[in-house]
Amino acid sequence: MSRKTRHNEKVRARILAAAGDVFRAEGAERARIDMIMERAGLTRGAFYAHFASKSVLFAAAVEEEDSVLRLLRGRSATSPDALGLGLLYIFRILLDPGRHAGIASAWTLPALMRDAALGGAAARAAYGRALAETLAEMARGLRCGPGEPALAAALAQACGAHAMAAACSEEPLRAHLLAGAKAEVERLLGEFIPKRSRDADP
Amino acid sequence: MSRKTRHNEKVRARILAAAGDVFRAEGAERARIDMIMERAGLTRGAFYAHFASKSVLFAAAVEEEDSVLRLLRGRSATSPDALGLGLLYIFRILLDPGRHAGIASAWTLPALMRDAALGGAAARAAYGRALAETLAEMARGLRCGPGEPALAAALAQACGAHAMAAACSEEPLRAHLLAGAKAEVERLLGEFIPKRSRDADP
DNA sequence: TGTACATCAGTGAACGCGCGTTCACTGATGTAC
DNA sequence: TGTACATCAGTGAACGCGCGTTCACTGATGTAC
Repeated sequence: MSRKTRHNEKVRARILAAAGDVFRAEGAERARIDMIMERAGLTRGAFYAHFASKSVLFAAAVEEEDSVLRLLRGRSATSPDALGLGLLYIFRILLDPGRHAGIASAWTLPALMRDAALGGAAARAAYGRALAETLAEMARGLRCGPGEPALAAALAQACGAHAMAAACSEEPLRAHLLAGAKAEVERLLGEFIPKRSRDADP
Repeated sequence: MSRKTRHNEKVRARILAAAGDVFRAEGAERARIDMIMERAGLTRGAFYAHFASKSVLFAAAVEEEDSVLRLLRGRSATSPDALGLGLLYIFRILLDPGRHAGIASAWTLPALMRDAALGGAAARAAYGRALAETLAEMARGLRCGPGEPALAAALAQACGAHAMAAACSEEPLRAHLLAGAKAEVERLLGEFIPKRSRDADP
């Protein structure tokens, strides 16, 4: 029995991971259950043994830890001194024009903010928790309170520029947005990083 | 003949205005042609005499001047001295928590960035032009170049915070995002406003 | 001015497709004895 | 160990609904004579 349970948990996690990828890449409406299940290595019919409906899956996928949050958490493994620097480094990656497309299908906060807003109350609640979780992780790295206004501003700046850049076809505008956001994030978060180490790359 | 032409132009504009409202409120996928045509005072069938398809309508709606851009343009009527102040005032309105819901269905840039990103090349091109238009209008108000990084940063900050706030159900988080963005926008744009007038409300 | 005809914006029923959801069935795994 | 049965994850065909799109028709407006 517990072996079956473990198996089910694994399959559920696989569906959830696939759902995150497809939702971020296609949007909640265009993402098809077929696509998600195919990516999870299963067929359509098996879906409803694991989730009650597509909208329930969406809310779960919004709250699921994405690779950006995992990156932020992984940073805690580095030395305490380099914590803040690691954070800046991660944001530099997130706002790198060359990596924009890759990040777009991996970062939940900018990719799914609109779908969460249009989804049900459960989706918005899940988004709120995911957002709070990211702010808390940033605060941990910078040794400040999670309610620090600069954290929210830096995150909104990064997510806003990232999402707007995805909506522009013109390259100069895209790069302009990302460069502006990078400078702003560095300024906002830089205040929390000891001066002696600020100018070095980790 | 030209009377018919004029009539058609008016109807087309009515459909376009309705489309903007419905797209911003419901998102591109959930917005139904029926809803848009009903709001325009017509029935489904008449749509295809004015637009080739729903996606063509979407691209047109993205580029259509929304009430926020109209607000920015209207500001040009005030005295040159108060231009920058008027701009700050408009951003204060856009980021006012109490007006958040109303702004959400009136401001194209944050509402449709995701749908533009997922739409076709025409939609992204339209979004890019709409964005450039807004940056140009801000530059006109602040008497600086449209490529000034602070403009893009302020706009990304405002749109990002606005869109993220719409995705959260928890009130404190929502207000926190908007307040942080307001402070950032004031700091970013404030540099372009003569000191003597900075602390007064227009 | 009046009559016959042409044009064309708008209507609303119907089409067709796609996708979320259901369900009867399969076959592999686990359990009882 | 072997045999019979139970369980249940997964399959894939089918259902049903909703919506984008089409089209034959209507009726109001405009034009010709």
